[in-house]
Amino acid sequence: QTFRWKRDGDWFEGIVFNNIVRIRQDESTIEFTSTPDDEVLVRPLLTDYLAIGVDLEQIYSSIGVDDRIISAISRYRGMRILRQDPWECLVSFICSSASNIPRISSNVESICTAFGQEIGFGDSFRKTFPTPQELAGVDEYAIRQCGVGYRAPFIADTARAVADGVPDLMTLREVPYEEALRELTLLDGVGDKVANCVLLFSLNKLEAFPVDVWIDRAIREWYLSDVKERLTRKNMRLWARDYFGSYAGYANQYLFHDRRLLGRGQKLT
DNA sequence: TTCCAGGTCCGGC
DNA sequence: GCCGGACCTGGA
Repeated sequence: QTFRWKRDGDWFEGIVFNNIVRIRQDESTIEFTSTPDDEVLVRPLLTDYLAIGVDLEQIYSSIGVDDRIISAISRYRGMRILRQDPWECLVSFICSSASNIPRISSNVESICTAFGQEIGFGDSFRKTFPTPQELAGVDEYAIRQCGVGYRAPFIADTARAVADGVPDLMTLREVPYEEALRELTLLDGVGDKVANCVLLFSLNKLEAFPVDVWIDRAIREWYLSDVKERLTRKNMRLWARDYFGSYAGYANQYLFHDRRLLGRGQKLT
C-alpha cells in the first residue's frame, strides 16, 4: 500500500527516511543496502517501517473469527502493514480518489520529480517526497501539472495546513483513533476512506478499516449477503471494527488482497 | 468515442 | 442523514 517501490529482479528499491533502500528476502532473512546513510543507521528505521516488531500470530488469532478470514490468512501469511511516512501517505491517498494504481504511482513520482530533493548519485538517483513546507510553497497549477487533476487544490490546501502544523501528523500517532480520524477528515479531499488509509498505513492505528470498492464488495458478498438494506461505507466500517476487533485493519488488508486477486467466487480452502 | 477507475464535495430531498 | 452528479486524466 505504497507507491514508490520498484522491482528489480529479487530486489526492491524504495525511498525510506530520505535513503534509497534496496531490499530482498529469502526464507528467513532480510537483506538491504542504503544510500546515502550507513546501513547501521538505517537499520532501526527500516525495521520500524516494515513493522517487523508486530506479532502477526497474535493478530491472526485475534482476527481469525471465521473460515473466510482464516482462509485469507493462510494464503498471505506473513503479509505486514507498513508504517509509512504519514505525510507522503496522506498525499498519496488524496491522489487515489476515483483513480487507479498506475496513475497514482505516476502522480506521486511526478510530485517527487518536480518538487523533491535529489538523493543518490550515478546510475541510481531518486528524489525525496517533498516536505509539507516544500509543497506548501508551490502553486496549485504547478501541482496540477503532475497529472493529479481536480485533486490539485486538495493537495495544495492540505500542504499549507500541515506546514502550519494543523494537524501535526506525528502527534496523531499518539492520539486515539477517533480523534485522529476527526482531525484528518477536516482536511480538504480527505474523507472517511482516505483518512482510514492514512491511519492504518502510517499512523499505527490497526483498528482503522478503509472501505473502498473492493472491501465493499468483499464484505457485502462474503459477510452480508443476506442483508438487503443498503449499508453506508461508514456503517460498514463500524460493523467491521465490531466484528473483527482491534486489529480490524489487518483483516481488511487480507480480505482486500483476497477479493482483488481471487475474485468473488473462490472457495474456502 | 465512450466509459470507468482504490472518493470527496456539494446541493437537493 | 441519504442520494445523485460533477470532477481531472489516461488507458481500455
